Amino acid sequence: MLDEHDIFKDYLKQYNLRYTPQRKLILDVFLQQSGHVHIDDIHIRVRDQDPTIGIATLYRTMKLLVESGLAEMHTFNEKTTYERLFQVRHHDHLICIVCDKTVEFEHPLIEKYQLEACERYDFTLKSHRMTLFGICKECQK
Amino acid sequence: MLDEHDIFKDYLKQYNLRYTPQRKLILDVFLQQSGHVHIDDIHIRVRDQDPTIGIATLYRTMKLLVESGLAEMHTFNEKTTYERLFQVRHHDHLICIVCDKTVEFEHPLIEKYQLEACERYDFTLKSHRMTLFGICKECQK
DNA sequence: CTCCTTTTTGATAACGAATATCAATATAGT
DNA sequence: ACTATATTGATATTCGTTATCAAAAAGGAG
Repeated sequence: MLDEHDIFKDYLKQYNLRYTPQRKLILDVFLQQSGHVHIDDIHIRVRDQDPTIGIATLYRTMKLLVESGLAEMHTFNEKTTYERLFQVRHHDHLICIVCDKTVEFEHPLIEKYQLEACERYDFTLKSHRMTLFGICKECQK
Repeated sequence: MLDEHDIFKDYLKQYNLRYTPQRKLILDVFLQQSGHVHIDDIHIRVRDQDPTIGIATLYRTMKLLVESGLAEMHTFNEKTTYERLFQVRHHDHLICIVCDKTVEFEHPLIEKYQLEACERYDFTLKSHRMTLFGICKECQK
């Protein structure tokens, strides 16, 4: 059974890239996080384990993770975040505009109507991004 | 009947701000555009009519247009664009990942299910952003 | 292991979009 | 016309991200 490290290794091999300790560490740290992770958070945790790792390597590796299909990049609120993405069903996001809390949800019918809209305009759907902005229960008080 | 200039004037007056020639010009240019406009495009057209206008004023004014509800800011592909937004129904976007062509569409049922999802998680929906990425008819050839 | 080639690394410079600063200018109200 | 306040344009600054580059590391071949 393939795990994320195997997928990453395969991707790297495919492009004659190397599975280095730095790349392994960054992937490890990334996988320990959940939800949407800002690169600064990853940076802090990576440096806890290896203070010599440079910020450039982190950016380069995150890019590789995106290209290999393990992570997805988002730019919701001017801050780039990365999200784990492996065998995960399509899902959308609900974001609180007050506290930035993020909830993931999915709605099969929405998917269906997205396809419908694409067909109407002769587009081949490749991916989608739906984000709902609102105020969560706690912040409404 | 209120037009955009009146709305802008009202907004400015409300905050003790002034309806200056620069602001009027930028709004004029913005309104002549259609769809999603990059700030550089607006800059070029504004400078055609008044080469003395500074970039800072342009950014400041675009921010005011957003705050006054006349424009909406998007950050689709790392490039910030502004979209005219006046008495416009909710709509979503369909973007070609090859040529960047953008199509607007709306789908009432999608809206309905968005609300549904919000209720499920005790969120009060404030706005949404749905973007479908695909390949348009021309680019499929 | 040793040699050689290619990739990777970390430090740092560079970039670019957006914002802050500030003195000079324009505006609105008296 | 006068005064107080807002606005402007030029420019410096910020900050996230990317490019550069010499040194280090990794993978093969012998």
